[in-house]
Parts: sequence; structure tokens; C-alpha cells
Amino acid sequence: MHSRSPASRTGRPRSAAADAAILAATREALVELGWSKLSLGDVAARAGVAKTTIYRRWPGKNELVVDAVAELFDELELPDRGSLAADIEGVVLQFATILALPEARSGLMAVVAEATRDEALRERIRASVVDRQKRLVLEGRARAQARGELPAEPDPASSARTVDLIFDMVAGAVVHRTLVSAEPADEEWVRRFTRVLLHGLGSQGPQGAST
Amino acid sequence: MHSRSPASRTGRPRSAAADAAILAATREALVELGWSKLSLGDVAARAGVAKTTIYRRWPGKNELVVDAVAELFDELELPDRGSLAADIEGVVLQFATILALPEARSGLMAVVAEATRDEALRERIRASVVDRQKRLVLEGRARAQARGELPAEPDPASSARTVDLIFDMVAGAVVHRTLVSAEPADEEWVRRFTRVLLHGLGSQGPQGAST
Amino acid sequence: MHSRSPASRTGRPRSAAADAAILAATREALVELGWSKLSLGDVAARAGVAKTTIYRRWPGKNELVVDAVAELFDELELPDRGSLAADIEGVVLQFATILALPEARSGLMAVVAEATRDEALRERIRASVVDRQKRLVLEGRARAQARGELPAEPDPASSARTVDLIFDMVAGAVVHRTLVSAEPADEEWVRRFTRVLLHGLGSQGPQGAST
Amino acid sequence: MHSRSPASRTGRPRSAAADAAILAATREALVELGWSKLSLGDVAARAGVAKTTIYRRWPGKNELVVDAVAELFDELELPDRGSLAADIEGVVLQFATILALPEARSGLMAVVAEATRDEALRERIRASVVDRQKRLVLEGRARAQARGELPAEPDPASSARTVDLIFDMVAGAVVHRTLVSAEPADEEWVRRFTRVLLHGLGSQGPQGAST
DNA sequence: CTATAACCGAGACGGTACGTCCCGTCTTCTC
DNA sequence: GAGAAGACGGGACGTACCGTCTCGGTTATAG
Repeated sequence: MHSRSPASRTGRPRSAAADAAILAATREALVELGWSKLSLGDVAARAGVAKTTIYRRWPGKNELVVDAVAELFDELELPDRGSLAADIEGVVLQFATILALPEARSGLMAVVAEATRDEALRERIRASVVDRQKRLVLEGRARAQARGELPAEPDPASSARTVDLIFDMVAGAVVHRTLVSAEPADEEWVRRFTRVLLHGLGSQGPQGAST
Repeated sequence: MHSRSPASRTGRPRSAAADAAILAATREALVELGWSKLSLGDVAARAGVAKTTIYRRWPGKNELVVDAVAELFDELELPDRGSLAADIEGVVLQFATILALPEARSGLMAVVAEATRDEALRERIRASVVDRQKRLVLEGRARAQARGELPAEPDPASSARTVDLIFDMVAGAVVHRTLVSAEPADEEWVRRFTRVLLHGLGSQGPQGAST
Repeated sequence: MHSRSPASRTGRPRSAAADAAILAATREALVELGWSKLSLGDVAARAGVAKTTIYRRWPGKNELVVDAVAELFDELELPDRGSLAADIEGVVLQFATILALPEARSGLMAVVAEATRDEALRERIRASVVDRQKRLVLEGRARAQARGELPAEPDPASSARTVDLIFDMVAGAVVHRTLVSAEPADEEWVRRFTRVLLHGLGSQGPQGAST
Repeated sequence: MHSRSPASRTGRPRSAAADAAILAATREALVELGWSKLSLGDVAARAGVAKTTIYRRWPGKNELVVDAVAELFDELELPDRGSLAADIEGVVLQFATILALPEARSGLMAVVAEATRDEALRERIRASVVDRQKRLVLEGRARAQARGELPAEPDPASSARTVDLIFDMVAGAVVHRTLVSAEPADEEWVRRFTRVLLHGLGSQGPQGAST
């Protein structure tokens, strides 16, 4: 998350409790105020902490919010629901549920926007959020391949590109639906999305078998 | 874009040139500074205009940037390239090209983020950007149905939902690829994306026929 | 006191009332808090003014306090009391009275201390305080010379040096008595001081004729 | 200077070297930074000492600087130069030399300013600086009385008041000349000052006998 | 052809948050 | 138990913008 030079062993150690309090206060402030009105002074006050304590640990508002939001995504899981379609629907619904939280909605797009001009921040987002959740795609695909629902992909380079593509399609669609179109990614939408993802646009025929 | 009460006819009229200068200055500042360091005072100075002149025309930074960025998307077209796949690839590439512009990258996600807590801004984005480009999906689908590449969808409600879904999938994937994964949406990626969109995840076999 | 480039005629003019309010608030804060605990934010709040309004007019705390204190000395006068001794005693008592005010005590020595490392501040003090009050020495001497109590000094260079010397002796003695020794410069002290100043250390004899 | 409760005998004793290092570092910092930019953290770093070590020995910045500066004045002496005038000129020149040191200039007036609101600090200054140097006035007067240059003062109360007055006049004039008027108290100024002090303002006639 | 009204530039205004610096205290490990 | 190290809660700093206001001045239509 953040760390000092490894050789520093002297002096009073940093409070571990402060970290948690700051991140929780950040999420609380995101809910109440949203990204643009969130101030580090306010977060510090909520966390019962001095402003300098935050600045000692994070370079600024952007990085703090990335860390605060990233924790939300760690609870994503991929329980085996028996079929690739069901697995996808399950995880997409979880993802949509998290994106419906005000603390995620407010902060996520904002840091992505900031990241367009900040390579380090982009890397932090990739490490804390994107790559950490790509495991879901890998696991789901492996499971589907074991079930025979998807063909094996022997070329590792092409395989990696496919994982990236799917992640962009899944995450992108849910994010766009939720934050840009500002419509709920509810069960019906998730079913339609999953059908198109699995079978393509042409598959507009019978829908009954999906849930 | 912005308008006064229609009954006001006396007095000095607003300078039309100022509008264009302000929007151009906004895009210029977005390129140089990015969203978060863009200040209206700076925009005013670049446009050779007083701050009050901006505030007389736009409620604030958010709305100004929406208008400045929306103009970029008006150049999107959907030339008939003979097949649905080719049409999709064409428009997605155009979209990716615009999203690669710094003035779009910086501003777009930021106003979307702001819009999560501002209904009026959300509506402005929908009107200025989203709905205005949905025409591309409608037109592409109609053309594909005429060619027999896609089945007709008689139920208008379901039809609208499909349009929305496709728009979210296309725009979402490109945005996520470009801004979150921070990888270029180049021709190869667009080909892979289009194949999955049209034929589903299972279609990982031979690829030769795509370009 | 402070001024902008003389050519600036456009824009909203600076509030004259703000100047007076700020200086009064500064003196009030000096009384209550003293120099070291006086903060410009506090002064701004007392004056009902934004911090930036102060910084627009004064470079910093030092210059503000010089101006606030300098006003106190403008009320010094030299009424003709009939003899040089009486004139001196009168003005020294006035000076001591001002130096007994908390707003003067707290601020004056502090800015002098700061001025040891700030040529511009030293100049400001000289212009606002020292030179402005040297008139008293000049006037008193002229009057005494007219009365025949002091010899004329034809050499202008030597004359100026004498004025400076007397000013340093008078002001220095009162300041040292009041602020360093922290004893009141009361009537009796003033009488003793005046006798030494006029007649030298040897004149320790009869004192009765002094008032 | 500072002391612990006499009963504390166990544990590691305080480093005596640290005291000297801290005071020297304080003077060094006064020279480089001046009073207002001097911070105890900086002094600690210069002295190779932890901040806590300073706080264990002095209550704060004010007291530390008083002690650091007071040492400078201990070198003042009053060699017998044969006449009262010569004795005064000698000691005033020494005093002026010390006040010309940056470490004295910066610090002395600042702590005097602070002392206007801090009785304990005022007492510390009086004990460490003022009273310690009053010996010079006493010694000089005794010597002059022995020579017959000054009359005896039998009343002890009046005698003490005279000592105080002279001290305020001498120290005040030099301080004012040096720090407020910001002119050097050079030999010529000292001669003029001494003549007025000994013989009064009227003695503006022939000067040849002064050096 | 003059009044009136809304516009315009400039820039001061009250205000909020910034990120930094230093304060004086505390907590830890080491000597 | 003193000492070095350094994190801690707190407060002020001086700066940057915000969105509003008050100026003097300009450019239109309406009378």
C-alpha cells in the first residue's frame, strides 16, 4: 500500500490503527461529500488524525482514494455455480453491486480521470484494482475450460490478450452502464449482457434458459 | 448549450465569438493542464475574456467542459463498409481515436465522475454526448438488419434495451481499454473485440477472415 | 503605507474601510495575544476580512504590525511649555505613555528584531516611525535655540548627527527603561533623565527646581 | 541555567557536552537564520542531539536563546583607562561590538519582545543579562567617585535609581543606534554620546580633548 | 439622438482547501 | 534512566481558485 525505506527501524513506529481509520474515514467522506468536495482536512478530522499523518503515508488525495476504494473490490469472489454463464452472471452482479455503492461511484471514475495525466497513479490503479481482480477472469476461464465450455488457448501471448479483452469488456460494460448511462445493472441486464458476451450479437432468439 | 430568457431583446447582445474562444481555450487548457488543474480564471485569460463572461454563460467548470468535449464527438460517422463487422470496426476505431486525444481523456471521465452526484450534469452529458452518439448504434443495426446479418427485433422495448446494451458494451470496452487499462485500442484489439461482440466468447478458433 | 502601480485604474477599487479595519484589528490582537501568537488568519477574522485581502495589501505580518503601531506615534506633540527641560519632560512622558500600551510594547521590539535581518523592513520602520518622529527633536531644538537655551549649530552635517544622537538617547532610554528593565517611565524617572540629558552626570546636586 | 530535582541520582546522567553543543548550535542558527526562522528541530540537528534532549533542559525557544546570547555579554570588561570619559567610551565600544554580532542582534530584541508578555522570561533576561552587566556601571561609578569625578551619593535608594537610569541611558542609546537607527556605533558616535552623557546637551562647544 | 439596458474587461472581495513547516509530546529501541 | 529517532495531534503559514461584486466603459435596441 505504502511503505518507508526498509532500513528505518528506529523511532516511533507508525500507528497501524491510523491507516485503517483514515481509509474508513475516506470512504465515509466519499459517501457524504463525493470526490470533488472531499478534503484531506475533513478526512483527517473524521479519522481523529492530523493532516500531516495522512500526508506522511500517501502522496495526495488521488492515491488515498485509490487505496480506499480498492479495498472494496477485495470481497469479489467466484463461487462455482455450475456453468460459465452462471459464473459470469454471478460475478458481474457482485461487481455491479459494488459499483452501486456511493463510495465507489464517486471515487473510481475520478481517479481514473486523474490517472490520464499521472503515470504513477495509473500504475497504482492497475496494481491495486485491475490486476488484483483479473484473477476472476483467469479462474472463470480455467473452470470453463475444465468443463469443456471454452476451448483451450495454447499460445500464452494470445491467451493473455484474451484475458485482457474480456476484462475490459466485462468491467467496461458494467462501469459504463452504471456510471455513464446511470442505469442499474440489474439481473435482467446482466442476463442479456452475458448472453451477448457468450454467444454474440446474433443470438437474439430464445432467452428462457438463462437464469 | 446555454440560453437566456427569450424575452430579453434590449441591451448589448452577447458576443458570439466569445463562446467559441472559451470552448477552444477550455480544450487547450485541458490538453496542457488536465482537468484537475484547469481553472476558469486560466481559461478566461486564454480566451481573452473576463471570468464573469464565462459565468454568465455556464454554471461552472463541469458544464463548460461537457460542452467543450461534446463537440469532439460530433465528427463520428458510420460509413457503409459492406459488413456489420467492418462497420463496427470502423466506428470503434474512430471512437478510440477521439479517446486518445488528451482533451477528451482528461475531461470526459472527470465530468462523468462529477455527474455521479449531480443529476443535472448527468442529464447534460446524456443529452450532449451519449444520446447524440447512440444514433450510430441505431444506424449500424438497421443497416445490418437490411443486409440480413441481424434478426429484426419487433418488440420496441426490448429493442431499445438492446441498443442501450450494445452501446454500453462498445463504449465501455473502449473506454476501459483506453483509460483504465491504459493500452491503445489499436486495429488488432478492435478486430478481436468485434469478433467476440458478434460471435461470443466461444469463437476463439481461426481468425484469418477478420480484416 | 502601501500602494499599487499608479497606472492601475480599472477593476474594482480596493476598499478603504478594509485598511482601517485591518489595522485596528491588528492592534486589538496585539493587545490580546501579543506578537508571537498573533496570526494573520485571526486578524482577518477580527476585521471581517479575508486573509487574501491582507496579503494583497501587506507583504506579511512584520509590515502590517509596523503600520499598525506607527499610527500610535502620530499623536505625539510638542506643546510649548516654556523651557527646554519642560518640553523634553512633556514629550518623553507622552512617548512613555504610548510605550506602555500593550499594542505598542508587544509589537515594536518584535519588528525591530525582525528588521535586523530585513533591510526593507528596516527602511519601513525608519520611514514610518523613526523619521516621522524626529520632527520633535528638530522642533524642540529650534525652540530652545530661539530661547537661547542651546547654542546654534552652524555646520549642517554636525547638526544632523546631533539630532540623530539625541533621538537615539531619548528614544533608547525610554524604550530600554520600559521594555528591557520593565519599569515604568514615570514622572520622577523622566525628571532625573531630563536633568542628566541637559546637564550631564555630574549634576547630582539640588533637584528641587526641575518640574 | 536549568536544574533537575536534586534527588534524581539513578539512571544515565545528562551529557554535559550536549549543553555546550546546543548553545553553540543555537548561536550558529541565529547567525544563519535569524530568530524567526530558527527552529528547535534545526538546532537539534546541528547539535547532533534529539529534540527531546533540548526540551528536557530548556522550557522552550525563548529561554534557550536567552542563555545562548547571555554568554556573549560575559566578556565585557571595564579596564581602568584613567578617566570616567575614557572608561565609558571603552565599555560602550565593547557593548557596541557585541551588538554588531548577528547572533546577538537577531536574538536579543526578539526575546525582549517576547518578554513583554512573559514575566518568567523577563526575570530570566534580567538575571542573565541586565543585572549581570550592571556591575559595569557600579564599578565605573565607584572608580569615578574615587577619582573625584563624580560626587558621592549617600542615599542608597537614590543611588540605585541613578545606576538604573544610567544603565538604561547607555544600553538604550547603543541598542537604539545599532538596531533601530541601524547605524554603526563607531568611535566618533561614542565620543559624542559620552560628552553629552557627562556634560549635557549644552556642551556643544570645543571637542578636542575627547579621545 | 439620446436613454436604457445588458454586455464587457478588470480586479478586489469573502471564503475554502491546499500542502508545508514547526510546535511540543509520545513511543519505541539502544546504550 | 538518558538519549536518538521519528511518528503523533495540532495550528499557522502563504498560495491558488472559487464564485460574487463593483467599477468604468462599450454596444446594442427603443423611444
